[in-house]
Amino acid sequence: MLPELSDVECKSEKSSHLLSQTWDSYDMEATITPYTGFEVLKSTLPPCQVCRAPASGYHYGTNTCEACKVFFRRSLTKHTDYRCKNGRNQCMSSDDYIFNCKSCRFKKCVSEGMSRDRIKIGRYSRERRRENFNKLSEIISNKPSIPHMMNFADADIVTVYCRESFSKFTDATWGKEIHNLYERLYSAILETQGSSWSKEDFMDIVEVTGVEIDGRRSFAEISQKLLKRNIQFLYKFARALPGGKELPNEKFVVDFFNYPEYIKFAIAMSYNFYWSNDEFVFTVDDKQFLMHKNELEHFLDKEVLSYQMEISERKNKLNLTVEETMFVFALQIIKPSAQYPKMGVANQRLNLAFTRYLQTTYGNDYHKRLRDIINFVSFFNEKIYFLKKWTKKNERYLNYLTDCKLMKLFWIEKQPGWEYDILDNFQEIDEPQ
Amino acid sequence: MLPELSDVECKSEKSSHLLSQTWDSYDMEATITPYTGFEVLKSTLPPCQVCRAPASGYHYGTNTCEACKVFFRRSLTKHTDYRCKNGRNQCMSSDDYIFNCKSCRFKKCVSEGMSRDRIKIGRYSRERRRENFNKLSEIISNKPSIPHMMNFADADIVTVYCRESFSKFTDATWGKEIHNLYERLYSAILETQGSSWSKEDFMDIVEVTGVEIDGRRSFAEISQKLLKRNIQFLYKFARALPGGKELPNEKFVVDFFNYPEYIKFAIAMSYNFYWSNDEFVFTVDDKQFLMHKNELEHFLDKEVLSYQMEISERKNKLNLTVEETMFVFALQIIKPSAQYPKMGVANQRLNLAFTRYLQTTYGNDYHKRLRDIINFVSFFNEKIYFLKKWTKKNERYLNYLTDCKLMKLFWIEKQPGWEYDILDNFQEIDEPQ
DNA sequence: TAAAGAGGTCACCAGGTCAC
DNA sequence: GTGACCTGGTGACCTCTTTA
Ligand SMILES: [Zn+2]
Ligand SMILES: [Zn+2]
Ligand SMILES: [Zn+2]
Ligand SMILES: [Zn+2]
Repeated sequence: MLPELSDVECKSEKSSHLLSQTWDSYDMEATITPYTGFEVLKSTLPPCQVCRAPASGYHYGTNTCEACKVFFRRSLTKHTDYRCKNGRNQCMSSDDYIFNCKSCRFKKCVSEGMSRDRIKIGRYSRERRRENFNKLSEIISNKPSIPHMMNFADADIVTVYCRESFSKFTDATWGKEIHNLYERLYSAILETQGSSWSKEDFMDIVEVTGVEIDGRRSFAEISQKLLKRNIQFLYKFARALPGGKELPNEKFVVDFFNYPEYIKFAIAMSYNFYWSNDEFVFTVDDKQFLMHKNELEHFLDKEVLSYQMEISERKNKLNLTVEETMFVFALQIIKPSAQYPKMGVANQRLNLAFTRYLQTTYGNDYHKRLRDIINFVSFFNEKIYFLKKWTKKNERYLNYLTDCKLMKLFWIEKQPGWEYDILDNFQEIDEPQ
Repeated sequence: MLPELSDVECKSEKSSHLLSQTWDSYDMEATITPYTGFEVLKSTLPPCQVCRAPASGYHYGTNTCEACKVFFRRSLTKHTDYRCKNGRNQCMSSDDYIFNCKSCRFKKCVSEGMSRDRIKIGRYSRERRRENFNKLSEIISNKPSIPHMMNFADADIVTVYCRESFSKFTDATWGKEIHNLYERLYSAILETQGSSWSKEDFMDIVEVTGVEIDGRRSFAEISQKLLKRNIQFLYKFARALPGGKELPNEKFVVDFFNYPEYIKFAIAMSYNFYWSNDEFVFTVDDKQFLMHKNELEHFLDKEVLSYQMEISERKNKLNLTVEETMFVFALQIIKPSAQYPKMGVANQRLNLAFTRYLQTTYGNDYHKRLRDIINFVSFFNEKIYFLKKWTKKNERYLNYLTDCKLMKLFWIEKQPGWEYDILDNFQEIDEPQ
């Protein structure tokens, strides 16, 4: 079990954001003009520790903007009965530091150390001026400060821990997990070869004669067995994530299946597959399997194949690392929650770990990589969405191919009440074999 | 292996702009020559008799700070119509901030004997000097704080204070703390010499014959006794840190053990150990002990030894100072907390103190050093993580080596509910011997 | 003649005001 | 309710004067 960051705030200062928003508007030369009230721009101050706006000074023991200063004062003298808007108590941790939740803004003020007895007025001492200057130059030059670095150390451990845990999934030998996997896959594919029956033909023939004219059902069966085993592994990984034990069992299961896109994502990213001359090539463990486009087209149809091809092309172009896949998946599972504040902390740690991973891997260009990943994820989700629509449209066909209720839930758009279906059928995942 | 933080971190285009406009306008260097008044640290002065801030001198017949001095003057020349804010005339007695009630501040000034006719100008006479000295030593003997640092910057006070407190750990003579320590260590090592039984052999033999064939259990016992005593010292240090008394007891204990990595870190960094020709050399107090690689390999195994060697090599290469170890440890214990805002303030102070320490020790290049330190911390944590996995795997062996539950908690990955175990077993740490 | 404080200076902030 | 802008203190640093 990873040590917990209980009740701790990980603040990752988004310096790029900072630079663009905070300092552009400032006119350095203007600072030298003699003081006449409010014109003096305190450009030698670090930004508002509460909202990241340019600070107007040191108020109640913290560098804050005029707005946060007066907000804090009014909070002290009048309103203390704030309640968080969305109940998560995390409204301030977003990138933009814009508050629409008074409760969280006030909490942030307090946690930054604002308080009546920390008031400091009068001229700055040399010491304080130097502190400000140091802080500022750390931010401006993007040099790592100590709090950053301490968080980095934690982030590294999170990465090591998750990577180790995730490797049980990525390094699994599926042939050992599933009896006769290769043989069954191979023979199922063999049985599909040369078949040119469409979905409709297939269903009609089964309906009328009771005979399955090719191997598509065997193929669906064995591949779904594999898929299910994969989900089992991912579920275990998810549970072992920091924060993964905060939720009660049932809630966690429901959350886990709430976004099956990401399960599909993690699985899809962990297998090798590509198209080569109208031949779909995929690898399980170290075995390669081939399926021809023609058969797949009859097996499924052109629409699905085009999704498949696009995904496969973009996937191979982007070439996600194991860690990237892992973090994208983990961040989808471990999300801030109103009821379970530790989930929020865990989410921040994972976030930071991911950022740190990207930073160390891609250097200062990591934003670009992150953008590419995000684009790809949303592209992938879009395709999965269409795939779901397609499956829904072909629900009858799906029923011919599998009896497993969980798989149907997994592949078809969720209907109201799906949570109960999942829970009813979950033991298949929870208790393997 | 983890990727390490690279040196390429400065990227902002704005930096030149801002950085070039250092606060030269305030001219640090220039002030020092013509004027001696403020640079001289008045370390022989008792604190301000009105507000307890560092005094700047003897003003109007009393040792006061600059602020109280000028407040008194202005009160004389202008405002005498102060009225106590809450009518109780006791506002200065509490820790309330002094701006709250001018009336009480002025009354305090008067009651401390401030007056125009008590003005003393010019060089100190011998009596006045002695007077100050006596007052000071009285304060020192009453309070364990460091009043002679009163006029230093807060960062320095924090550093000196922590250093003094930490030295109780680093300068401890363990031979005095633990009865017959050296003898027991020495004889335990002697008993392991020449033994080539593996972990499994050892367990089997104990199991079957009840005989412990070598000294490994004695060695484990005495070294864990030492370890526990070290933890006791570190716990006391942690409690004495600024902010260390903010948390309720139980929460603090749990937080303290939440990151046993950092406890191990602090301890490991405070001992001398290295490898020399397949000989593991470690020092306790001023005594050297040797263990041969072969025996250690049987005692533990190759995996653990390789961690040990890597750690020892990098540790000795980096050569952390006592202060660095101390701050890394302290910053892990004293962390910002939304629930306890004073922890956040304490964390800021420690940060500042650490920054300041690095700056004065390594100059403007201190970021490089900081980066090295954090990379090492990450590396160390990673190894500890693997060590924990190893211990978990060899839990049965550990059970043969120690009965102490706390030690087991300390060495094995934490399981859910560990907090209760820690609390149940903590009195061993809290009440030594 | 160097050390030390009184008084001056002006950067600095809490709280108030007012237009939105 | 918010936040830009004043007003009336405040206090760090300086200059000038006094004194051991
Ligand atoms: Zn703000
Ligand atoms: Zn909120
Ligand atoms: Zn004072
Ligand atoms: Zn009063």
